This record gives sequence, C-alpha cells and structure tokens, in this order.
Amino acid sequence: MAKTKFYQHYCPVARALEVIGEKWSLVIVRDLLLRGPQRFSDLLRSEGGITPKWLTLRLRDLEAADIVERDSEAGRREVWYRLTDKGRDLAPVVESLAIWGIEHALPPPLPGEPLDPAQPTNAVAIVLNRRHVKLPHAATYVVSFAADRIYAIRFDGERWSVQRGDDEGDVRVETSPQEWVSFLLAPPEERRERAESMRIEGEPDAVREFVATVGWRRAPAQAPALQTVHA
Amino acid sequence: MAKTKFYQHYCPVARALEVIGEKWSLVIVRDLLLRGPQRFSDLLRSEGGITPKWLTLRLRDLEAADIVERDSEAGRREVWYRLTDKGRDLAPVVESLAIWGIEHALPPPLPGEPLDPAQPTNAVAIVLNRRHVKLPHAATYVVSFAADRIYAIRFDGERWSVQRGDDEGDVRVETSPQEWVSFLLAPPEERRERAESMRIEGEPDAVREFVATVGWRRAPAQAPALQTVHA
DNA sequence: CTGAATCCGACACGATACTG
DNA sequence: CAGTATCGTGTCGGATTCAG
Repeated sequence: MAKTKFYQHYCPVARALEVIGEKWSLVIVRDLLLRGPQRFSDLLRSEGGITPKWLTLRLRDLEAADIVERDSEAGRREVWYRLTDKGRDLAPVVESLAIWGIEHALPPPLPGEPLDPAQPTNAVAIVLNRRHVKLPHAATYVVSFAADRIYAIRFDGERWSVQRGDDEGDVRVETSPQEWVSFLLAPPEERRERAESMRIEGEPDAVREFVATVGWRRAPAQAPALQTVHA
Repeated sequence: MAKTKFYQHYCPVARALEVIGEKWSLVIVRDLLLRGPQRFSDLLRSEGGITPKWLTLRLRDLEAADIVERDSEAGRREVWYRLTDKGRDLAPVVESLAIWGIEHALPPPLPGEPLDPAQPTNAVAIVLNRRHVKLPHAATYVVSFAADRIYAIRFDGERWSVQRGDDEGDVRVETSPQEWVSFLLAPPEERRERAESMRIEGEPDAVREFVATVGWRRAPAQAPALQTVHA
C-alpha cells in the first residue's frame, strides 16, 4: 500500500495505513514487540515465508519511518533491529488486531500447518489484559513444549505478560503446540476436559484457577453487551 | 495482501491481516463505522480516490468475510452497505490506528489538499476516550463549517462521541476545516491563541473548558510514563 | 445518475538463486 | 550472516464503457 498515490483525505487512519499498511510491516512490528530486538535472519525465520528481498525493503521502510532502528557494530557480522518508541506505540494496534483475530478469524490450525506456540501464547496475555481479567493474587503458569521452548504466563497483580525460559511456577504444563492451541481455542466449559490430555502439575486450587482463567474464548452469554459503542 | 500464499504461522495478528490487510479494506470499515450505512457512490466519494473497480472488489471480499452486509431491496436502485457485528468489532483496530496516526503520522495538511473535517473531528472523540479524559458534567460543543456541515462533539458523563447536524451546544464554533485542524494540531498551551481566529460563542467558562479539553496533542511532560508495557 | 465491468499499464510482491 | 539479483505473478490505479 505504499508510495503509489496515497489515500488522499486528511485522516489519521489513512495516514497510519500509509506508513504501516504494506504487507509484512505489522508482522515485523509484532515480532519485534514480542521477541525484542532481532537479527535479520531471526526475522526471516520467525515470520512465515517472507523473502530476504522483502524483509530488506520493509526494514528499510520502517527505518525511514523511524519505527525500527538498525544496530550494526563495526567488526560484528550481525545486524540487530529494534523498535523505536514510535514503533513501540504500535503495540495497541497489534493487540487489537490480535483480539479481533482471535474472536473472528482464527479457525483451528490446519493439520500440516507449522505451529509455533510463541504467538498463540503471547496472545493469552493480550486477551486477558484487554478483558481486564484479574486474579486476587500474583501467579505464574509455566508452559513447556520442549527444553528450550518454555513460556511463563505471569500475572503480577495488575497485568498479564508472557516471558520465555522460566521454569518455576504455580502451575506447570507440558504439552504440544497442537494440544495447547486446542486448549486455548476451547470454550471455557470445555477447557477442563481438554486439559485432561496435557500433563499438568501444581496445587489443585492453582490448577483449577489456571484452567478457569487461561484461554481465548469468553464464557458464552456471560456479558452479552458488546463494547461497540461508537459514533 | 490477499490470496497469494498467506502469512503461514498460526498467529491471530497474521490471520487478521489476511482478512483486512489489503489496501482500502480498513478505510472502508472506518467509513462505515463513522458514517453508518453507505451507498456505493457515497463510499466512492468519501474515500479518497478509490476506483469503482477496487471498491467493488473490496466490498465483495468484505462481504465474503462477513464484515460487511449488502442491502439491496428489489425495486430500489441504490445498494446500501453496512457493517456486521464482526465488522463493528474492528472499531478498536481503527481507533488504535487513528491514535497512532495522530501521535506519529499526522503532519499539518498540505496547502492544496482536500480537507474534509469529518474524520479529524471524529478523531477528537477517539483521542479523548482513549486518554480517559472526563469532565465533571455532560457537555456539547458544536462545530460548524457550513449550514450542512455541523458536528456536535458531545460528552455524556462517560464517553465522548461526535454526531452530525446538531445546532444547540454549550459552545458553538464557526470555522473553516483548515483553521479547525490547525487548532486540533496545536499543543494545549497554544490552543488559546489558535482559538482567537475562530468565531466562538458560549459562556466564558464553557469556552475555556472547550479550549482546554478539545484537541489532539497531549500536554508535554505532563505524564512522561508511556504505556508501552509489553512482553 | 448509480452500480458496476473491462482493458491496460505500473508497481508491489513471491520464488529462487547468488554474493560479500 | 546479511543481504542482492533476476524473473515471473498479482495487486492495484486510471480511463473508459455499460446496463438498470
């Protein structure tokens, strides 16, 4: 969506889309938001199927727009890319896209589809924060897919976040990406039975809380009022 | 961004972008959110420079994605397009794009640029709601550009909204789109002097409140804490 | 006059291969 | 590791045409 004849009309939405509306731009921003600073080849790998040519172009565009900063030290081969403040301010855009994607555009994964649990797991924190889900206490839920693929879903008393590499938690789950996503996709009343097939350790109360809290779907008919108040 | 090889990877953001990432899609949604149901030619006019061919294609795509509904009665010439619930749920996406656009991608309008005050005025409500700006009482500010281009910026005690066609308000402003946008773009401390050149009627207290409240820019260094908490 | 369809050219993008 | 180069395809802009 870029250089060729802009949207015309003086509108902040159109202006924003002129800057980050091209294909891949927001996916790159999402990656840098979630994973922190990344190298060229990290990005090449973590985005699905972008070609080096387009990654180069998009990174140059994002750099020119002051959304991404390039970090190349002399005498070091790697180049690191990280978000500027302006880029970090795109977090609400990425998060509202994630929410809408979860609620309206996320069918179960296809059988052969490559399935990286990083994005789905991070989406849990986004969903719980946006819905203002709070626990009466801090909590850490550790989800482990392999020795080097461990995520900690954490509630600090205020907000939810997801980090990597943690090992201690009130609940510890061992599962596969497929099982995990199927658990997250299940409506709340079905999550208990989906949880059966995962290996879960922890105090029974903590496990109950985990199953009741962590997931993408709302309880149906709990609050039918949509928040679509808009002029 | 469409049919040709999707983003791969199971990620709600990527999925959402596969559905509404093409050029014009979100601009069409923005228009239907702001102006309500529209006819084909209304959309053709209110978006800047989309061609009928692409408007047709995008509307078909949005219809297939269950974001837009087509309303064609037999024996009536016009076809009306309106958002479904799924489409209305895109409001947070459009609003966060508007916020980012205002804060990071909105230079003053170019001299000859066509300037429709509808989008800028609506953006005021989005900004004030997102920043949780509240007044101790309800209020209505009427901005008039011409006899048939009158907008009411209204605070109902909870949220801000913008409607058309109102004529009664605590404050009444008569101005041009250029003057109005230049007022909105000014930092809060400069708004008073920008307001001098507009014709403003109303109780002095109400006018002071209007000038102090309505605008796009934050007071500088008021709250330096950015809300960019994110994993 | 509204709601499109058609043809054509420009360029954004995808796939593969190759280089410093 | 971090890109370029080349080539083909798809998406989009612009103008024109057409039917109800």
